[in-house]
Amino acid sequence: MISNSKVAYRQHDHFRCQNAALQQARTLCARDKARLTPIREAVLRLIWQSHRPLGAYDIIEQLSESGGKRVLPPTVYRSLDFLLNRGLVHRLATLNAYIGCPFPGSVHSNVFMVCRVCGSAAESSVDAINSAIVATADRAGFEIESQSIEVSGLCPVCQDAGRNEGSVSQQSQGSTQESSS
Amino acid sequence: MISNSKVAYRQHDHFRCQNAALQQARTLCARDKARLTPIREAVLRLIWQSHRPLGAYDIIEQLSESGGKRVLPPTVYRSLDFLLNRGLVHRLATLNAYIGCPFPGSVHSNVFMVCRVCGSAAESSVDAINSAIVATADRAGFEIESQSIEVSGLCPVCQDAGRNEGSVSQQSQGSTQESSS
DNA sequence: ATATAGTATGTTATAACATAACGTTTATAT
DNA sequence: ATATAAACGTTATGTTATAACATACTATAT
Repeated sequence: MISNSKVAYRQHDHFRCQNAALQQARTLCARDKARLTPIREAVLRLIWQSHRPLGAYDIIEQLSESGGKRVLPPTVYRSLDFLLNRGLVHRLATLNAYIGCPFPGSVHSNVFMVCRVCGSAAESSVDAINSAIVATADRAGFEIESQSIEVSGLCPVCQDAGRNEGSVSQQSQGSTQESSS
Repeated sequence: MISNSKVAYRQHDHFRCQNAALQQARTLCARDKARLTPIREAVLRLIWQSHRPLGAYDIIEQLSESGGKRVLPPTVYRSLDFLLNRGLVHRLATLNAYIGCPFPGSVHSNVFMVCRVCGSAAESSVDAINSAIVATADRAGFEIESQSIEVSGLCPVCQDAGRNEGSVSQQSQGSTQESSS
Protein backbone atom coordinates (compact mmCIF):
# COMPACT_ATOMS: atom_id res chain seq x y z
CA MET A 1 0.00 0.00 0.00
CA ILE A 2 1.18 3.45 -0.84
CA SER A 3 -0.95 6.53 -0.46
CA ASN A 4 -0.94 10.24 0.12
CA SER A 5 -4.42 10.33 1.64
CA LYS A 6 -3.10 11.38 5.02
CA VAL A 7 -1.86 14.63 3.63
CA ALA A 8 -3.90 15.39 0.52
CA TYR A 9 -7.08 16.62 2.18
CA ARG A 10 -5.59 18.37 5.19
CA GLN A 11 -3.72 21.55 5.87
CA HIS A 12 -0.04 21.03 5.53
CA ASP A 13 3.10 22.69 4.31
CA HIS A 14 2.25 22.33 0.70
CA PHE A 15 5.42 23.98 -0.54
CA ARG A 16 7.17 20.87 0.59
CA CYS A 17 4.91 18.75 -1.62
CA GLN A 18 5.47 21.07 -4.52
CA ASN A 19 9.22 21.30 -4.08
CA ALA A 20 9.58 17.60 -3.53
CA ALA A 21 7.59 16.92 -6.69
CA LEU A 22 9.70 19.30 -8.74
CA GLN A 23 12.91 17.86 -7.34
CA GLN A 24 11.78 14.33 -8.12
CA ALA A 25 10.79 15.37 -11.60
CA ARG A 26 14.19 16.93 -12.23
CA THR A 27 15.92 13.83 -10.96
CA LEU A 28 13.82 11.45 -13.03
CA CYS A 29 14.16 13.52 -16.17
CA ALA A 30 17.89 13.84 -15.74
CA ARG A 31 18.17 10.11 -15.27
CA ASP A 32 16.18 9.48 -18.45
CA LYS A 33 17.82 12.26 -20.41
CA ALA A 34 14.43 13.86 -20.86
CA ARG A 35 14.20 17.61 -20.99
CA LEU A 36 12.21 19.24 -18.28
CA THR A 37 11.96 22.53 -20.12
CA PRO A 38 10.75 25.77 -18.51
CA ILE A 39 7.25 25.34 -19.88
CA ARG A 40 7.01 21.76 -18.73
CA GLU A 41 8.29 22.66 -15.32
CA ALA A 42 5.86 25.56 -15.06
CA VAL A 43 2.97 23.26 -15.93
CA LEU A 44 4.10 20.74 -13.36
CA ARG A 45 4.45 23.47 -10.76
CA LEU A 46 0.93 24.71 -11.45
CA ILE A 47 -0.46 21.22 -11.18
CA TRP A 48 1.29 20.91 -7.84
CA GLN A 49 -0.07 24.17 -6.49
CA SER A 50 -2.69 22.12 -4.67
CA HIS A 51 -3.98 18.59 -4.38
CA ARG A 52 -6.91 19.45 -6.57
CA PRO A 53 -6.90 18.16 -10.12
CA LEU A 54 -6.47 21.04 -12.52
CA GLY A 55 -8.09 21.39 -15.93
CA ALA A 56 -5.96 22.03 -19.00
CA TYR A 57 -7.68 25.34 -19.61
CA ASP A 58 -7.05 26.42 -16.04
CA ILE A 59 -3.39 25.80 -16.69
CA ILE A 60 -3.56 27.76 -19.93
CA GLU A 61 -5.22 30.63 -18.11
CA GLN A 62 -2.78 30.78 -15.26
CA LEU A 63 0.22 30.38 -17.47
CA SER A 64 -1.02 33.18 -19.68
CA GLU A 65 -1.52 35.48 -16.73
CA SER A 66 1.80 34.86 -15.07
CA GLY A 67 3.87 34.87 -18.23
CA GLY A 68 2.33 38.02 -19.64
CA LYS A 69 2.07 36.31 -22.98
CA ARG A 70 -0.87 34.29 -24.22
CA VAL A 71 -0.26 30.56 -23.98
CA LEU A 72 -2.25 28.44 -26.39
CA PRO A 73 -3.80 25.01 -25.91
CA PRO A 74 -1.28 22.93 -27.87
CA THR A 75 1.54 24.23 -25.74
CA VAL A 76 -0.07 23.04 -22.56
CA TYR A 77 -1.36 19.78 -23.97
CA ARG A 78 2.12 18.96 -25.20
CA SER A 79 3.57 19.55 -21.78
CA LEU A 80 0.83 17.46 -20.25
CA ASP A 81 1.61 14.64 -22.66
CA PHE A 82 5.23 14.80 -21.69
CA LEU A 83 4.43 14.73 -17.98
CA LEU A 84 1.86 11.97 -18.42
CA ASN A 85 4.26 9.82 -20.39
CA ARG A 86 6.91 10.17 -17.70
CA GLY A 87 4.38 9.29 -14.99
CA LEU A 88 4.80 12.67 -13.34
CA VAL A 89 1.12 13.50 -13.59
CA HIS A 90 -2.09 11.56 -14.02
CA ARG A 91 -5.19 12.38 -15.94
CA LEU A 92 -8.52 11.95 -14.18
CA ALA A 93 -10.95 10.94 -16.88
CA THR A 94 -14.06 11.64 -14.84
CA LEU A 95 -12.98 15.26 -14.39
CA ASN A 96 -10.96 15.96 -17.52
CA ALA A 97 -8.31 17.17 -15.15
CA TYR A 98 -4.70 16.55 -14.23
CA ILE A 99 -3.03 15.89 -10.93
CA GLY A 100 0.54 15.40 -9.83
CA CYS A 101 1.73 11.92 -9.06
CA PRO A 102 3.10 11.81 -5.52
CA PHE A 103 5.21 8.75 -6.16
CA PRO A 104 6.48 8.82 -9.71
CA GLY A 105 9.07 6.30 -10.68
CA SER A 106 7.42 3.53 -8.72
CA VAL A 107 5.28 1.32 -10.87
CA HIS A 108 1.82 1.34 -9.45
CA SER A 109 -1.83 1.11 -10.36
CA ASN A 110 -3.86 3.71 -8.63
CA VAL A 111 -7.11 4.59 -7.04
CA PHE A 112 -7.99 8.25 -6.95
CA MET A 113 -10.34 9.47 -4.28
CA VAL A 114 -11.73 12.80 -5.33
CA CYS A 115 -13.71 14.88 -2.87
CA ARG A 116 -16.90 16.23 -4.39
CA VAL A 117 -16.86 19.25 -2.09
CA CYS A 118 -13.30 20.53 -1.81
CA GLY A 119 -12.07 18.95 -5.01
CA SER A 120 -8.94 17.49 -3.48
CA ALA A 121 -7.80 14.10 -4.61
CA ALA A 122 -5.66 11.48 -2.94
CA GLU A 123 -3.98 8.63 -4.71
CA SER A 124 -3.57 5.15 -3.33
CA SER A 125 -1.91 2.15 -4.78
CA VAL A 126 -3.32 -0.98 -3.22
CA ASP A 127 -2.30 -4.52 -4.03
CA ALA A 128 -5.66 -5.96 -3.05
CA ILE A 129 -7.47 -3.84 -5.59
CA ASN A 130 -4.98 -4.53 -8.26
CA SER A 131 -5.05 -8.27 -7.78
CA ALA A 132 -8.84 -8.31 -7.65
CA ILE A 133 -8.95 -6.51 -10.97
CA VAL A 134 -6.35 -8.76 -12.50
CA ALA A 135 -8.32 -11.79 -11.31
CA THR A 136 -11.49 -10.38 -12.86
CA ALA A 137 -9.75 -9.72 -16.13
CA ASP A 138 -8.26 -13.20 -16.13
CA ARG A 139 -11.66 -14.74 -15.62
CA ALA A 140 -12.88 -12.83 -18.68
CA GLY A 141 -9.73 -13.71 -20.64
CA PHE A 142 -9.03 -10.00 -20.89
CA GLU A 143 -5.48 -8.70 -21.16
CA ILE A 144 -5.06 -5.47 -19.23
CA GLU A 145 -2.99 -2.67 -20.70
CA SER A 146 -4.10 0.27 -18.62
CA GLN A 147 -6.68 1.15 -16.05
CA SER A 148 -8.51 4.02 -14.52
CA ILE A 149 -9.99 3.80 -11.05
CA GLU A 150 -11.66 6.90 -9.74
CA VAL A 151 -13.85 7.25 -6.71
CA SER A 152 -15.90 10.30 -5.93
CA GLY A 153 -17.31 11.19 -2.54
CA LEU A 154 -16.46 13.08 0.60
CA CYS A 155 -13.01 13.42 2.08
CA PRO A 156 -12.69 13.22 5.88
CA VAL A 157 -12.39 16.98 6.27
CA CYS A 158 -15.52 17.74 4.27
CA GLN A 159 -17.45 15.02 6.09
CA ASP A 160 -16.66 16.79 9.35
CA ALA A 161 -17.51 20.16 7.89
CA GLY A 162 -20.84 18.76 6.75
CA ARG A 163 -21.63 17.44 10.21
CA ASN A 164 -20.90 20.88 11.65
CA GLU A 165 -23.56 22.22 9.37
CA GLY A 166 -21.87 23.67 6.35
CA SER A 167 -19.84 26.09 8.39
CA VAL A 168 -16.33 25.70 7.14
CA SER A 169 -14.51 24.52 4.05
CA GLN A 170 -16.43 24.29 0.80
CA GLN A 171 -13.50 25.66 -1.09
CA SER A 172 -14.20 27.02 -4.50
CA GLN A 173 -13.13 24.75 -7.27
CA GLY A 174 -12.65 27.63 -9.63
CA SER A 175 -9.69 28.13 -11.81
CA THR A 176 -7.54 30.16 -9.50
CA GLN A 177 -5.31 28.90 -6.82
CA GLU A 178 -6.25 29.09 -3.20
CA SER A 179 -4.78 27.76 -0.06
CA SER A 180 -5.57 24.13 -0.34
CA SER A 181 -2.17 23.50 1.11
CA MET B 1 -19.84 -11.95 -9.33
CA ILE B 2 -21.98 -10.92 -12.22
CA SER B 3 -20.62 -10.33 -15.68
CA ASN B 4 -21.45 -10.32 -19.35
CA SER B 5 -17.87 -10.94 -20.46
CA LYS B 6 -18.73 -14.36 -21.88
CA VAL B 7 -20.99 -12.81 -24.46
CA ALA B 8 -19.83 -9.23 -24.98
CA TYR B 9 -16.80 -9.89 -27.14
CA ARG B 10 -18.08 -12.86 -29.12
CA GLN B 11 -20.49 -13.46 -31.91
CA HIS B 12 -23.95 -14.07 -30.61
CA ASP B 13 -27.57 -13.39 -31.27
CA HIS B 14 -27.36 -9.78 -30.38
CA PHE B 15 -31.01 -9.09 -31.06
CA ARG B 16 -31.70 -11.05 -27.93
CA CYS B 17 -29.44 -8.70 -25.92
CA GLN B 18 -31.11 -5.72 -27.45
CA ASN B 19 -34.64 -6.96 -26.97
CA ALA B 20 -33.96 -8.14 -23.46
CA ALA B 21 -32.51 -4.74 -22.57
CA LEU B 22 -35.49 -2.91 -24.01
CA GLN B 23 -37.91 -5.20 -22.25
CA GLN B 24 -36.12 -4.74 -18.94
CA ALA B 25 -36.10 -0.99 -19.43
CA ARG B 26 -39.82 -0.95 -20.08
CA THR B 27 -40.47 -3.04 -17.01
CA LEU B 28 -38.29 -0.93 -14.75
CA CYS B 29 -39.70 2.32 -16.03
CA ALA B 30 -43.25 1.09 -15.64
CA ARG B 31 -42.51 0.01 -12.10
CA ASP B 32 -41.05 3.43 -11.26
CA LYS B 33 -43.68 5.36 -13.18
CA ALA B 34 -40.95 6.82 -15.35
CA ARG B 35 -41.69 7.56 -18.94
CA LEU B 36 -39.66 5.66 -21.48
CA THR B 37 -40.58 8.00 -24.31
CA PRO B 38 -39.94 7.23 -27.99
CA ILE B 39 -36.77 9.31 -28.04
CA ARG B 40 -35.43 7.69 -24.90
CA GLU B 41 -36.23 4.26 -26.20
CA ALA B 42 -34.61 5.04 -29.53
CA VAL B 43 -31.45 6.19 -27.75
CA LEU B 44 -31.40 3.06 -25.62
CA ARG B 45 -31.93 0.90 -28.71
CA LEU B 46 -29.02 2.57 -30.48
CA ILE B 47 -26.78 2.09 -27.49
CA TRP B 48 -27.72 -1.57 -27.51
CA GLN B 49 -26.98 -2.03 -31.18
CA SER B 50 -23.65 -3.49 -30.12
CA HIS B 51 -21.49 -4.03 -27.09
CA ARG B 52 -19.35 -1.11 -28.06
CA PRO B 53 -19.73 2.11 -26.12
CA LEU B 54 -21.31 4.75 -28.31
CA GLY B 55 -20.51 8.46 -28.32
CA ALA B 56 -23.27 11.00 -27.85
CA TYR B 57 -22.59 12.52 -31.25
CA ASP B 58 -22.76 9.10 -32.88
CA ILE B 59 -26.20 8.77 -31.37
CA ILE B 60 -27.14 12.21 -32.62
CA GLU B 61 -25.94 11.30 -36.09
CA GLN B 62 -27.75 7.99 -36.30
CA LEU B 63 -30.92 9.38 -34.83
CA SER B 64 -30.84 12.22 -37.33
CA GLU B 65 -30.39 9.84 -40.23
CA SER B 66 -33.08 7.40 -39.27
CA GLY B 67 -35.63 9.99 -38.22
CA GLY B 68 -35.19 12.16 -41.28
CA LYS B 69 -35.16 15.15 -39.02
CA ARG B 70 -32.11 16.72 -37.44
CA VAL B 71 -31.72 15.77 -33.79
CA LEU B 72 -29.78 18.24 -31.68
CA PRO B 73 -27.37 17.60 -28.80
CA PRO B 74 -29.60 18.56 -25.87
CA THR B 75 -32.21 16.09 -26.98
CA VAL B 76 -29.78 13.22 -26.83
CA TYR B 77 -28.01 14.37 -23.70
CA ARG B 78 -31.33 14.62 -21.93
CA SER B 79 -32.21 11.08 -22.90
CA LEU B 80 -28.80 9.93 -21.78
CA ASP B 81 -29.28 11.63 -18.43
CA PHE B 82 -32.58 9.88 -18.01
CA LEU B 83 -31.11 6.50 -18.86
CA LEU B 84 -28.06 7.09 -16.67
CA ASN B 85 -30.19 8.10 -13.70
CA ARG B 86 -32.27 4.95 -14.04
CA GLY B 87 -29.15 2.81 -14.27
CA LEU B 88 -30.07 1.65 -17.75
CA VAL B 89 -26.84 2.85 -19.28
CA HIS B 90 -23.39 3.71 -18.02
CA ARG B 91 -21.01 6.42 -19.08
CA LEU B 92 -17.42 5.43 -19.71
CA ALA B 93 -15.37 8.44 -18.72
CA THR B 94 -12.20 7.30 -20.43
CA LEU B 95 -14.04 7.17 -23.76
CA ASN B 96 -16.71 9.81 -23.36
CA ALA B 97 -19.09 7.11 -24.46
CA TYR B 98 -22.18 5.31 -23.31
CA ILE B 99 -22.98 1.63 -22.99
CA GLY B 100 -26.03 -0.33 -22.00
CA CYS B 101 -26.16 -1.87 -18.57
CA PRO B 102 -26.76 -5.61 -18.90
CA PHE B 103 -28.13 -5.95 -15.38
CA PRO B 104 -30.01 -2.83 -14.46
CA GLY B 105 -32.03 -2.89 -11.32
CA SER B 106 -29.42 -4.82 -9.40
CA VAL B 107 -27.24 -2.59 -7.29
CA HIS B 108 -23.70 -3.12 -8.33
CA SER B 109 -20.34 -1.44 -8.68
CA ASN B 110 -18.75 -2.22 -11.97
CA VAL B 111 -15.59 -2.85 -13.79
CA PHE B 112 -15.63 -2.19 -17.49
CA MET B 113 -13.18 -4.01 -19.66
CA VAL B 114 -12.88 -2.17 -22.94
CA CYS B 115 -11.04 -3.77 -25.84
CA ARG B 116 -8.63 -1.37 -27.49
CA VAL B 117 -8.97 -3.15 -30.82
CA CYS B 118 -12.60 -4.05 -31.36
CA GLY B 119 -13.99 -1.48 -28.96
CA SER B 120 -16.34 -3.90 -27.24
CA ALA B 121 -16.79 -3.59 -23.52
CA ALA B 122 -17.86 -6.09 -20.90
CA GLU B 123 -19.10 -5.23 -17.47
CA SER B 124 -18.36 -7.18 -14.32
CA SER B 125 -19.49 -6.61 -10.82
CA VAL B 126 -17.09 -8.25 -8.43
CA ASP B 127 -17.37 -8.24 -4.67
CA ALA B 128 -13.63 -8.59 -4.15
CA ILE B 129 -12.94 -5.40 -6.06
CA ASN B 130 -15.68 -3.55 -4.36
CA SER B 131 -14.60 -4.54 -0.89
CA ALA B 132 -10.97 -3.73 -1.65
CA ILE B 133 -11.97 -0.27 -2.75
CA VAL B 134 -14.23 0.24 0.23
CA ALA B 135 -11.40 -0.85 2.51
CA THR B 136 -9.04 1.60 0.82
CA ALA B 137 -11.53 4.41 1.18
CA ASP B 138 -12.12 3.53 4.82
CA ARG B 139 -8.42 3.66 5.53
CA ALA B 140 -8.36 7.16 4.06
CA GLY B 141 -11.54 8.14 5.90
CA PHE B 142 -13.13 8.74 2.53
CA GLU B 143 -16.86 8.31 2.02
CA ILE B 144 -17.62 6.85 -1.39
CA GLU B 145 -20.55 8.17 -3.37
CA SER B 146 -19.75 6.88 -6.82
CA GLN B 147 -16.98 5.17 -8.67
CA SER B 148 -15.61 4.59 -12.09
CA ILE B 149 -13.46 1.57 -12.82
CA GLU B 150 -12.36 1.16 -16.40
CA VAL B 151 -9.78 -1.18 -17.79
CA SER B 152 -8.43 -1.00 -21.29
CA GLY B 153 -6.66 -3.79 -23.11
CA LEU B 154 -7.32 -6.74 -25.35
CA CYS B 155 -10.39 -8.91 -25.26
CA PRO B 156 -9.91 -12.66 -25.75
CA VAL B 157 -11.05 -12.55 -29.37
CA CYS B 158 -8.63 -9.80 -30.36
CA GLN B 159 -5.79 -11.49 -28.52
CA ASP B 160 -6.36 -14.55 -30.67
CA ALA B 161 -6.65 -12.46 -33.80
CA GLY B 162 -3.36 -10.80 -32.92
CA ARG B 163 -1.61 -14.13 -32.49
CA ASN B 164 -2.90 -15.20 -35.91
CA GLU B 165 -1.11 -12.22 -37.34
CA GLY B 166 -3.61 -9.43 -37.72
CA SER B 167 -5.72 -11.48 -40.08
CA VAL B 168 -9.22 -11.14 -38.76
CA SER B 169 -11.25 -8.80 -36.61
CA GLN B 170 -9.98 -5.27 -36.12
CA GLN B 171 -13.44 -3.91 -36.42
CA SER B 172 -13.72 -0.27 -37.17
CA GLN B 173 -14.69 1.79 -34.22
CA GLY B 174 -16.26 4.41 -36.40
CA SER B 175 -19.59 5.92 -35.80
CA THR B 176 -21.71 3.54 -37.79
CA GLN B 177 -23.02 0.24 -36.72
CA GLU B 178 -21.50 -2.98 -37.86
CA SER B 179 -21.93 -6.55 -36.96
CA SER B 180 -20.47 -6.59 -33.53
CA SER B 181 -23.35 -8.76 -32.54
C1' DA C 1 -64.06 18.91 -21.16
C1' DT C 2 -60.95 22.15 -19.21
C1' DA C 3 -57.60 24.27 -16.43
C1' DT C 4 -53.29 23.53 -14.69
C1' DA C 5 -49.06 21.84 -13.20
C1' DG C 6 -45.44 19.19 -14.27
C1' DT C 7 -42.60 16.83 -17.57
C1' DA C 8 -40.55 16.46 -22.02
C1' DT C 9 -38.89 18.33 -26.16
C1' DG C 10 -37.37 22.02 -29.58
C1' DT C 11 -34.10 25.62 -30.57
C1' DT C 12 -30.28 28.78 -30.39
C1' DA C 13 -26.12 29.66 -28.74
C1' DT C 14 -21.96 28.77 -26.51
C1' DA C 15 -18.88 26.56 -23.12
C1' DA C 16 -15.32 23.27 -22.24
C1' DC C 17 -11.93 20.02 -23.70
C1' DA C 18 -8.61 18.49 -27.23
C1' DT C 19 -5.84 17.89 -31.54
C1' DA C 20 -4.26 18.39 -36.65
C1' DA C 21 -1.11 20.56 -39.46
C1' DC C 22 2.57 23.21 -40.49
C1' DG C 23 6.19 26.64 -39.69
C1' DT C 24 10.00 28.34 -36.68
C1' DT C 25 13.26 28.06 -33.08
C1' DT C 26 16.34 25.77 -29.97
C1' DA C 27 19.30 22.09 -28.17
C1' DT C 28 22.59 18.43 -29.02
C1' DA C 29 25.77 15.48 -31.19
C1' DT C 30 29.10 15.12 -34.58
C1' DA D 1 29.72 24.90 -37.95
C1' DT D 2 26.32 22.02 -39.43
C1' DA D 3 22.90 18.45 -39.44
C1' DT D 4 19.35 16.49 -36.88
C1' DA D 5 15.84 16.01 -33.83
C1' DA D 6 13.12 17.92 -30.34
C1' DA D 7 10.47 21.63 -28.63
C1' DC D 8 7.59 25.38 -29.31
C1' DG D 9 4.52 28.92 -31.88
C1' DT D 10 0.46 29.62 -34.50
C1' DT D 11 -3.80 28.98 -36.95
C1' DA D 12 -7.55 26.47 -37.41
C1' DT D 13 -10.76 23.15 -36.25
C1' DG D 14 -12.67 18.95 -34.13
C1' DT D 15 -15.19 16.88 -30.28
C1' DT D 16 -18.00 16.68 -26.18
C1' DA D 17 -21.37 18.91 -23.30
C1' DT D 18 -24.55 22.41 -21.32
C1' DA D 19 -27.10 27.01 -20.47
C1' DA D 20 -31.15 29.32 -21.33
C1' DC D 21 -35.48 29.94 -22.90
C1' DA D 22 -39.61 28.66 -25.87
C1' DT D 23 -43.06 25.27 -27.00
C1' DA D 24 -45.62 21.03 -26.67
C1' DC D 25 -47.26 17.17 -24.45
C1' DT D 26 -49.39 14.34 -20.45
C1' DA D 27 -51.75 13.44 -16.35
C1' DT D 28 -54.80 14.91 -12.86
C1' DA D 29 -58.29 17.22 -10.43
C1' DT D 30 -62.28 19.57 -11.03
